[in-house]
Amino acid sequence: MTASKATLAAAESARLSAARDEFITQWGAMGSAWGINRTMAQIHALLLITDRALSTDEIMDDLKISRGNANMNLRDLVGWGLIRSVIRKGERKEYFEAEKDVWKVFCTIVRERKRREIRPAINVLKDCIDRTDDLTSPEAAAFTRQAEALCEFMEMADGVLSKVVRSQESSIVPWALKFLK
Amino acid sequence: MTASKATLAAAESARLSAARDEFITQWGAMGSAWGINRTMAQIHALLLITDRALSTDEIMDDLKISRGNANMNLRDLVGWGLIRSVIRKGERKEYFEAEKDVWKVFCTIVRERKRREIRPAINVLKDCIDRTDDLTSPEAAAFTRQAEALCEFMEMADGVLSKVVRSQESSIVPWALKFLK
DNA sequence: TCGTTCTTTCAGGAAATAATGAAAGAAAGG
DNA sequence: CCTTTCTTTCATTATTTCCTGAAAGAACGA
Repeated sequence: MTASKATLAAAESARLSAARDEFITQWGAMGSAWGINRTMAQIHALLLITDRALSTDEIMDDLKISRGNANMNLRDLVGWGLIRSVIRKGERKEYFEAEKDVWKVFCTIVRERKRREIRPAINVLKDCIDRTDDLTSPEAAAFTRQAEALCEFMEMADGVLSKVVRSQESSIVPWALKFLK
Repeated sequence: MTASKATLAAAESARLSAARDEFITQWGAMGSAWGINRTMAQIHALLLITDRALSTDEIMDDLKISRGNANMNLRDLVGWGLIRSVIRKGERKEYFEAEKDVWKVFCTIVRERKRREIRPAINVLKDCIDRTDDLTSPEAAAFTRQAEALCEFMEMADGVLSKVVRSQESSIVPWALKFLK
């Protein structure tokens, strides 16, 4: 029954590929919805579900993308801290593997988005407030009040996220989560 | 000193405009970073910092955008529940005003993104898991394990966010926040 | 019913964003 | 050094996304 065994294995492998492709495609789409470029999200997805490090060429093959595209997005992912490069001794090629721990992945993304987007936004708000808080017209007052409310909210959110992200060390977050989940 | 009073008022008004423009521009940029189209974010910003309802034409003028663009994004914002239309009696024109309470705005955005993006993503993950959890190869196992971890995490996050968003009624969230902020 | 005012739609065009591939650049071994 | 192998860059091209403006559609009052 070697033949039927092989057939079975092929069918299983096809099902796995299909599910992996689905996952990668959808993860890419989700990336776009959150302002992350599709390819970067797809590479991340691929590495997330592969239990070994992959070379640039393997990634290019799998996702059918060009070398330049692969290289650029791999660099970005390394910059985000979501993947790391692995050098195997005796080989010149660079391999990449993703952090697999979902909680760590989450914390990394939060930390980066805080740094890249939330902090700068808070600074813009503060700047706007500085430039208008001595104005006396009602419209100016309305503007300043709203900017202050937003600013306070974002600082609060930033603080909460900092705590969450630092929670490996503390035990507060898991504990607070018990009441929230 | 009427002239210098007028000059002063003009200068103040210019400063206000500049700050408002800065705010709108940056809010738009921030929108893009989070996968929301720039114009939609800008209209939202404009309505957030204006303490009266604006007509489509006023918005077009202020942001220098076309009628079609304004109309489409206003509809989307209404769909998100971030703004509402106001009909003044005796007038045929439609006016729009934004929800100003920052916490409510946050809850609305969270609720919508949960519904539009998080829930569907969870469903995709479940589907992938269903399609592979009987496969026996090591790669299949690795895939399924990782998908399950992601799925569990997202369900947890979804649950936490639901609690947070429903917190107007409960007092758990403000209380939990005390420990997180 | 008609004219007016306002809203919606959508095909086509414009702008922004991302991808390609070829060439240049490193790194390492011989 | 020189060759080979791999990586990076970047001008060009492609794709996606967004916007415009004109035309069609409603709503309403007269």
